[in-house]
Amino acid sequence: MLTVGELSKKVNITADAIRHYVRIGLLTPSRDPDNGYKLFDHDEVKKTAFIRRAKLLGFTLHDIQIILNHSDKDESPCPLVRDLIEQRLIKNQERLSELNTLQHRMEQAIDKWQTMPDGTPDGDAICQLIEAI
Amino acid sequence: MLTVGELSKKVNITADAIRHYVRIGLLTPSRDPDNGYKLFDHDEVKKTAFIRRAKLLGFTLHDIQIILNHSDKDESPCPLVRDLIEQRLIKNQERLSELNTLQHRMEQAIDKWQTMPDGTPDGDAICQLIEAI
DNA sequence: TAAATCCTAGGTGCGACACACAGGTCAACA
DNA sequence: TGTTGACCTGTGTGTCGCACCTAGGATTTA
Repeated sequence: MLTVGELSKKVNITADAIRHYVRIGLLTPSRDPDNGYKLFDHDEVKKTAFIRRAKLLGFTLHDIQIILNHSDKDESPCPLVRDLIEQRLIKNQERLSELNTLQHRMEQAIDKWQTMPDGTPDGDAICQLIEAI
Repeated sequence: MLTVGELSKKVNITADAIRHYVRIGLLTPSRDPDNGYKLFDHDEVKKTAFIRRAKLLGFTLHDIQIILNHSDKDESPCPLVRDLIEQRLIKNQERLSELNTLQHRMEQAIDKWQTMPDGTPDGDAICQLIEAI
C-alpha cells in the first residue's frame, strides 16, 4: 500500500496530479484509518500506470474515465478504445492543420515585416505591422 | 455608436466574446446613460477589428493587451510586435512537434491494433490495446 | 525535542471564451 | 396599448489538466 508520495515516485508523476485524479474520481484509494492518508493498492498502482500510458497516446482523462468504467464491468474496453482513439486522431489532425496554417501566417508576416519600416502611430493605426495583413 | 449586438455582427464575432474582451479590459466602451448599454465608438470598433486580426496571427489576448497599452502611449508598438510574434512562432513550433509526435504514436497504435484480438479482461489487464504499447 | 519532510482538504489560477440565469429594455405588430 | 420576441445587462459557472497556495496535522530524522 503506497501513499501519494510513494506512488508519485513509482509512476513518475507529481503528487498533485495524483490528487487531481483522485478528486475527479479516476483513482479511488482506500484510507488509512489512523490518519486519513490515501493508500493505493496494487490495482490502483496499475490504474495509475494505465492512465499515464493512455495519456501518452492522446486520450483525455474523460476518455480514460469511460474506459475504466467499462473494464470495471468485466467488459473488454478494447473496441471502445479503438473508437475513441480514432476520434482523437481526427481531432488531432484538425489541430495540426490549424497550427500549420497559423505557422504559415506568422512566417509570412515576419517575411513581410523584414522590409517594412516601424512607422509612427498616426493616431489612427494601432500597429501597422498587423493592420497590413 | 454601436451596441454589443451591432458590433458583433460588424466584426463577425460572438457577443459573448466582445463582453469577454470588455471584462478583461481589452475594450473600454462608454455607456448609454439611459440604460447602461455598452456603446462602441469608431476607435473601439477599430480596436475590435485589430484584436481579430492579431488573433488570426497567433497573438494571445495577453499579447494584444500589451500591444494596445503601448500604442495608447503614442509609442510605435511595432518592434514589440515583432518580438512577440517571434516568441509565438517558437511556441507554435513546439506545439506542432508535440502534436506530430502524438499523431505518430496514435497511428502506430492503430496499425498495431489492426492485427490484435480484443482479448477478454483477465482481471489484471485493463485494456490490452493500451498496455501493449 | 525540534526541525525537516511528509500528508490532508480546499480554494484559486491559467486561456478564451460558451453557456445559463434572472431580469431590464426596446421595436414592432395586433 | 398591450404583448410578444428579440435584444440587452451583470454575474456566475464550466471547459482541461493540472500547478500552486494556505493552514494545519503526522511522521521521520538528527
